[in-house]
Amino acid sequence: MQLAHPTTDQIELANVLTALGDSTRLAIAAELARQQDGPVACSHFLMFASKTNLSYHLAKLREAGVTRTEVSGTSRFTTLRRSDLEQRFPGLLDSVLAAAKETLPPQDAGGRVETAGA
Amino acid sequence: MQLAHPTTDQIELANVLTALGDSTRLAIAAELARQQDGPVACSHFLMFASKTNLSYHLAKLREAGVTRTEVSGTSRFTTLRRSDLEQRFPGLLDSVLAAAKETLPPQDAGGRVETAGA
DNA sequence: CCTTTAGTTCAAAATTCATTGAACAATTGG
DNA sequence: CCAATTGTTCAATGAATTTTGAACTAAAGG
Repeated sequence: MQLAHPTTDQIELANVLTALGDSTRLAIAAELARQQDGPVACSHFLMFASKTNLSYHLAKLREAGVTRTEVSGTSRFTTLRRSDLEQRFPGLLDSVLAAAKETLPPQDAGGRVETAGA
Repeated sequence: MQLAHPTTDQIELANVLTALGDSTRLAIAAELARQQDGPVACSHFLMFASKTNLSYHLAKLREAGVTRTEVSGTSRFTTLRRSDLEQRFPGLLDSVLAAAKETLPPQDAGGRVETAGA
């Protein structure tokens, strides 16, 4: 059972800007970029919000067309829709992510999430 | 008596995105671009909202650092802070305005607000 | 001074958004 | 089957945001 996503031409500028205009969602997008655009499971973002709240924010990003979320077993993997956005609004996502990288402080999240080891 | 504006380095990404993520304010920004970035008096935007509401939206844009508003006599002239934004967030405003140009239809304003008569 | 012009401020109402806890669904593993 | 894992939905709540009308300020002109 797949989730609903807007097609590339259904993506609206104001929705994308509103989606990225929230600090939690901007952090999620920046983190996705840091992870080579995904795929990343929802639980990876628990450093930014509670599980319930994350569900809400990830839905906002998906409905705005910023991310794509695929169901796989009991997990959901989210990716940045970078090429779709580039096609629809050239340069927009790149400049936002570049700005976010400079703007957001390291955001160490206290708890380290990746197990660097292995 | 001048109005308060954030300095270039005080401009925050999330604020800019939130400011431009509203359709009325996006239309104002696009209209400013269409007018070679201004200066444009508030009354010029009456096609997008009521006088009172415009006061609110123009303040939002100004406080976010997207526009600069200068008082002159009984009028206030607004300009896009294009170079400041370019310096702070390279490419961002350009891509938003380019996207807005494609997204927003001519927006003839259909209903004129002022009673042209009198 | 009086009026017009241009736009603001205030308080209230209407909307929308973000956050939470409790309960729920679906997949996986023992 | 039972339990754990992953994440969702629902309803409620608190908080911002948007919108409006009425009253107001400040500059300009007659």
